[in-house]
Amino acid sequence: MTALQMACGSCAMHRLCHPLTGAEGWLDAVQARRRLERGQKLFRAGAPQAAIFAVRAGTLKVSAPDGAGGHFIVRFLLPGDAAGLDGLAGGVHPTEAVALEDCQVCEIPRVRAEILAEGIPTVGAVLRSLIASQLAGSQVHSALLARHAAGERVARFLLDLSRRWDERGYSAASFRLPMLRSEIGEHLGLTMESVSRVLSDFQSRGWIRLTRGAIALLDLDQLRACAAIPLR
Amino acid sequence: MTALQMACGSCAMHRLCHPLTGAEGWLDAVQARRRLERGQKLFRAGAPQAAIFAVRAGTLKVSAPDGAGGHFIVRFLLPGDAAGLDGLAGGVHPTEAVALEDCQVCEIPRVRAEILAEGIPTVGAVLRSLIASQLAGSQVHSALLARHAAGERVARFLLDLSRRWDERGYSAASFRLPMLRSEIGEHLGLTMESVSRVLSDFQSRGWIRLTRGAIALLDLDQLRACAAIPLR
DNA sequence: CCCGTTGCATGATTTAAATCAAGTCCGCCG
DNA sequence: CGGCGGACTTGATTTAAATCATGCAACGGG
Repeated sequence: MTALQMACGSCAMHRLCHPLTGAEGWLDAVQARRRLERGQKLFRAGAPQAAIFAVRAGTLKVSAPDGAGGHFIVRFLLPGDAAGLDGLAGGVHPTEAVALEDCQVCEIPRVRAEILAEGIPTVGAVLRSLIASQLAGSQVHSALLARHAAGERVARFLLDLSRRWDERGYSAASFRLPMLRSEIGEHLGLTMESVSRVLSDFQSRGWIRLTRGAIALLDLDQLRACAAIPLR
Repeated sequence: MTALQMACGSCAMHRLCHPLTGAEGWLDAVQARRRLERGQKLFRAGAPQAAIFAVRAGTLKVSAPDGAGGHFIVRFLLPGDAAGLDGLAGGVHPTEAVALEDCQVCEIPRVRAEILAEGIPTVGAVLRSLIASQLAGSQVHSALLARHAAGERVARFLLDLSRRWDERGYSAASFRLPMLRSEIGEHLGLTMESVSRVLSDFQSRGWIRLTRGAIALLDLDQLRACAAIPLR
């Protein structure tokens, strides 16, 4: 396991796995810790939803197939992120999750989560909060796709990653980009070429520095200014 | 009240208001039925989330302000739809809801919903399911915005409304369009002009018939074919 | 170590939709 | 009834991003 590992304390599901402070009996909410190799699927679109997941180490992409071989990438997962919650409506995963690198993932069977939610009110509240949080995030992303230019989309994407790494205690200014340019494009509604052009432009302005598989944000203020300016 | 009214039986929140079949005691989950005039706000973006809502009659738009006077319209609400769930993460509404016409809306205070969820397991499950359903829907909408052309967006929008009216027992082929062209555009990431051109084009092909404030879908198959074809 | 593949960058051209600009239709109110 | 304003349509032009095309650089397997 070379990927950064997340402490349970800063995991999105922490209050779900450990609902009763100090009570060790609930640690077994997590039935298994799965290891995934790069490219392996954590769950498949259309498959019955057997569990919800928390990323312990590594990064993944969550994507929705468009029925014609293409994929829209709904979000990227960092350590501590929850996954598979969008299947809680119909019992079937509408999306799939694929490891961008070697990963370690905690798995809470759906049934176990439901039993916990019935027994412990805070668990139900945490679950609702997690799903609602992803809903709010998805709505913001829709707004980004509907109304904002390429430069702004890329700037917000970088700042979003920066903030999330920061929240996890890692550098907000310098992090790996484990996804391909084409995958950034599939997330932002742009082509690979457009993503590449915008990144090159940012670099030529001195706002970022690109190295293989990683990025340094050199001027957060300029990026924020770029990201904040609406189209009209 | 001129707008069509929804029977509680086909409301998204039915199993939340009436969790125990035959037990009348839970009917008071709904604390109030509010009336809204066209243009009135049901809740405001940034306001503390005091309640969740179910539309009983009329239609509304749910929109996210973009910080520069513009709005992205997240979804339109029909009778029986739930609203305000995206505030369950942070306790603050990230979006606002505005009546497109005179409306009647059921209101369940947040605290009451939480008490019910604690007391009755199915209520918690219904709540999770409602939020997860909106999450899945929002993700699909993101994919639409990211990857699909104007004609396809409009076709899907019309078919989505058609399906939803159908589910409610009304005509799938003919319904009112209470929102402005510009509002359809704000929902689909298009300008008013583009929406108008696409609708005119559909009409000239004989796929739809537009009348003031309403639409008839004349060729669902052609619309479906248009909506299903991905960009690549 | 070389070569083929894969990911990325960048230039030229095309295109879909935005923008700019009239003009029409209708409901409303004086 | 008649003029006004808001909603919508339609046309001309511009523009941002897609598409098409090419080249480069790093990596990995033989």
